Amino acid sequence: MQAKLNELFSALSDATRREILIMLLEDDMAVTDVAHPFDMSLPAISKHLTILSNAGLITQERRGRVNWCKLEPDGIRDASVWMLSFGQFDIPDIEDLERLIESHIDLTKKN
Amino acid sequence: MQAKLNELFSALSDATRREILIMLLEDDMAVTDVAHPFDMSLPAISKHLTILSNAGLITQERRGRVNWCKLEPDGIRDASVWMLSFGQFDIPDIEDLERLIESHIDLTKKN
DNA sequence: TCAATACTTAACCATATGGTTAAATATAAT
DNA sequence: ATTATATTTAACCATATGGTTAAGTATTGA
Repeated sequence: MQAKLNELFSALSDATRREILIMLLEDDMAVTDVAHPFDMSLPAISKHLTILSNAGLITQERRGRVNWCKLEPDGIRDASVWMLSFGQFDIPDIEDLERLIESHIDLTKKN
Repeated sequence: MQAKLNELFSALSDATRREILIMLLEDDMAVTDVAHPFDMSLPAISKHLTILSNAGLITQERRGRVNWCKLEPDGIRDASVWMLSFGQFDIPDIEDLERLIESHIDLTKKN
C-alpha cells in the first residue's frame, strides 16, 4: 500500500507527466503524438509513459506499430483516498479551480 | 506553479513523510518526538522535515532548544486543486476510507 | 561552569531520476 | 525486397534523493 502510494505520488511529482495525463483526458493518444508538444526526445517520453503505466495511471495497448496510451480512470484513486483520509482536503476556492481547468484547456489547444 | 506542485507531490511520495504528516494531525511535535517511532537517524528525520517545510506542508518554530513542528493546513491545497481539476477524483469507496483512517489511528497509538 | 539536551550541518555513500544519443525491433507502405 | 514509421532498449551522464556517521551550535539544568 505504502509502496503503491509512493509510486503514485512520485509519478505525479513531474510536470511533464502531469501534462501527459491532462492530454489523455481528451482522448487516447499514440506515443509519438504524446511526445509532440514536448521539447524532449521520444525515449524520454517513452520512459515517462512507463512510469505512468507502472503507477497505474495509464494503460498502453499496442495495435500494429502504434502503442495507444489511455488514461486509467481509477489510477489516481489510492492517492485521492489518502488525501481525503488526511483530512485537510477542503473544496478549494472555486476560482482557483476554474483558472486551472482553463489552463488545461489552453494546454490541449496548444497541440 | 508547476515547480510548487512538483515539490508538493514529491514531498508526499515518501512513506516516512506521509506518516509524519499524519502524526502532526494529532498535535504539534518536537523533532525528537517526531523521530521516535522511526528506525532512522535524527539527521534523516531532520531532512524529511526540511523537505516538508519547503513544500509548505509544515512550519517549524524554534522555542528554546526545541524546534516545534506543526502542520500547515493549507499546505496540501494546491495538490488537491490539481487533483480536483484533473477530474478523476471521485469520492472513493467509503470502506477504503474508513479502513485507512483506522490505520492512521493505529499508527498514532503506536507511539 | 560544566554537562546534558535538542537539534542542525557537513561530508560522505549508494541508488534513483530524468535526460541524452545510437542501435534494435516490429509493422506498414511502396 | 526495401524503406519508412513507430517505438523500445541500451549505454551513458549529471544531478537528486535518502540514508549514514561525526562534528558543531544553542539552550537548559545541575
